[in-house]
Amino acid sequence: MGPRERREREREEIRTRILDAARELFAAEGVEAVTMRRIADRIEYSPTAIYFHFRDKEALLAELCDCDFRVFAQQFIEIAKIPDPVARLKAAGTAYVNFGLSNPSHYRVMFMTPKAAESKTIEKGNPEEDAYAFLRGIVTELIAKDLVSGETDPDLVAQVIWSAMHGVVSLEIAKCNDTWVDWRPVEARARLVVEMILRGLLIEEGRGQRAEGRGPAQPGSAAAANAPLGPSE
Amino acid sequence: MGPRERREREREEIRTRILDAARELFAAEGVEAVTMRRIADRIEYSPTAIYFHFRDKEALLAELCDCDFRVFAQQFIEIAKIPDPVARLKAAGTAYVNFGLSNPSHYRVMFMTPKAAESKTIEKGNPEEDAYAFLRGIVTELIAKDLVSGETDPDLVAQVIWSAMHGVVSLEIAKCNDTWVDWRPVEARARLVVEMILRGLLIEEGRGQRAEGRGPAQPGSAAAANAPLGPSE
DNA sequence: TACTTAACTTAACGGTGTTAAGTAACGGAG
DNA sequence: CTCCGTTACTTAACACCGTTAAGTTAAGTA
Repeated sequence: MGPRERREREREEIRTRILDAARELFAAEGVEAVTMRRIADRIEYSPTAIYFHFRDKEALLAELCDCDFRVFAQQFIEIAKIPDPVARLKAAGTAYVNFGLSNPSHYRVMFMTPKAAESKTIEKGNPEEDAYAFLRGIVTELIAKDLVSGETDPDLVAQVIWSAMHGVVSLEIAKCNDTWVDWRPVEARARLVVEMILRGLLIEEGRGQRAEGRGPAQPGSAAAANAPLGPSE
Repeated sequence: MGPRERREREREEIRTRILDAARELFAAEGVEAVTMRRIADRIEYSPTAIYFHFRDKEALLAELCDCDFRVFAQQFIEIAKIPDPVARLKAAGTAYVNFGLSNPSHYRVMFMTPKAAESKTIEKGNPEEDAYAFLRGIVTELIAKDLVSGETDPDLVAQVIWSAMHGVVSLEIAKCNDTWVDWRPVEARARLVVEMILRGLLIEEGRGQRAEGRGPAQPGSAAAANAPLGPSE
């Protein structure tokens, strides 16, 4: 390896140093605290140096979010092993909500603000990186196994499920300090939204005993699926 | 009436001129286009003049949103007349979604960004102004009439319903220009989310014929409730 | 007529993202 | 080794932002 590779490696190194600095500000003080100048301060560079490594601020933030969402999406590899698609869906939903609540800044720029340039680094359609593709896959399986009542369009169903989960997460992020509403714990809201959507979605069988997903897990439902909220281990 | 009232009236007049200018920019070019300087340009004042009428930019936007949300909430007076609580819930949901989609800028600052100072001009708890109170009222009635399966906490249920609707609206606002996902029409998503949530929420009766709310209105269900999307007349 | 005050304007401050121009160090070619 | 171009930066500046301080003008009051 000549100095050619070394340069490239150093370049990559400073790139991640910038991303790390941005992430710290991101996590500690929110998106609005992330300014080019403050990032530069942290790595002891001049603000303009960043532009040599990133086209502009938006690209920087997008890459940061992409990168972190990617490591989140690796959970899907484990979740994909859950045999029962319903349990798998619940696990994926729980993981998604957890990501949003533990990374509100990422979530805000990714899903709560317009623009959001198309990601280049995430492989679209690959269920191990593309969360939507993963969800859509589960829904497709549910439909194929005739578990879904009525709807046959996997995209429509996936988008509806996503919307519901997104509603819980984004409302929590935007309104967690709001005192207008007497908020119930976000875990309870998340749980009930999943429960309602699934009851509305799935073919009813063994209905009558309500509140499925609250008692002990039924056969065919992996334990992880009902975990209240927390890394799906 | 002496010049005392005239001054006050003139003051109110310029206040609404400012709000109108802000609203135009808001609607035409989005929140980020609304700057104090551009508002000032429109009304041919200096930027600092605005500060004589509004504490700061945030207060100005908050008042604008409050004001417009209030006129939206007047629809509740009509909707409240729908006797069947389920139909009333659907009508309220439709109206809410319509508001968000036709006023994305308002919606963004009200429900998609943190901070959002507590509103002073909307009477909290008054169902004719406070949309959450209106929703909560419907849910309370549903629970009282034993139409809800399982849950007994009106706040929790109201928040879950709100979350689901909010998810559809906010995802549409944030991602309407996204090409990653093969989006289904927002009307379809909104309709299905309502359908699923209600099926999950309500005591099942006459289940089996699925896709309730798609066919002609059942008895007890006001026509407005199933209107696809559009002013609930 | 003199004074007060409301309603503005101009100028400026400190901040932002971003660009232009300059500089120092390094790697390869003659 | 020298020359040269590219790479990786820095400093200075631009255009914008929200906001404040200070000055100006007109109207109302005593």
